[in-house]
Amino acid sequence: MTTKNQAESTCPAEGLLKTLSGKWKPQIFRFAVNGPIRFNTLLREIEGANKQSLATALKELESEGILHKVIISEKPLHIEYNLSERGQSLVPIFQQLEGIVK
Amino acid sequence: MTTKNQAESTCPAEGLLKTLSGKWKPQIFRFAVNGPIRFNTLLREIEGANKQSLATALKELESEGILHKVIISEKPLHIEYNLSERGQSLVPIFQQLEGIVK
DNA sequence: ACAAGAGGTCAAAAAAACATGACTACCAAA
DNA sequence: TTTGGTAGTCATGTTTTTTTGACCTCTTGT
Repeated sequence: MTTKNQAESTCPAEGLLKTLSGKWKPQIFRFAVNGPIRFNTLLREIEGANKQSLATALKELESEGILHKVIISEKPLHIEYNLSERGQSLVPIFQQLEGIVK
Repeated sequence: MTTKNQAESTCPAEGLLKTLSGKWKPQIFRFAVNGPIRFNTLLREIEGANKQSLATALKELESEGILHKVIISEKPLHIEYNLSERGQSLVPIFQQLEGIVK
């Protein structure tokens, strides 16, 4: 699939909204706001999530420039995902969303 | 299914994000920001959208308190959907989202 | 009387998203 | 050498969302 589906909607918020939607992405984002996150940590902490879904969500958030994947070459060599600058710019928006009551 | 699926995610932005996600909701919202909207107008203006999808989206936006359905008892009797107060409170958030560049 | 517009509903099919279980590779400790 | 942790992939299946096309009601125009 070459992602030629959206038919020019001219709705600028749409892409970002799509990037943030999905069953696990809001939670992943939330974790990422509090510092670097790791795959197996998310898998442990986010109840109900599975490897495949997390892997897909992380890849999408990465490809949309919300998260950066960093290989940490320390002792037990692992991978970290950090909020990018673009990701940071979403933080206040998330906070506002949280402020809107039902 | 009795909708016992979300497993208490404790992510406050999640519900609202879900309310606004879906293939047509962002566009419907955008139209609604510029004044009352009508079913067949949306059907004509939003390219690619079909009755069923719009009906479903409108119903969801209404049940989430974003839009209000109003029956206008004028000359050719019709129905209008307006942004509710809750809907209005999302406008600045949308504007911010639009301000975040790729 | 008949067509056409407004505002839908319904059942079914197709597409997209999500879940499951098996499997992989790398590295370190026992 | 087997176990355990990290970070995934792959094929397959299930579930949810979206689309399709037929149908419906009410009102106005011809």
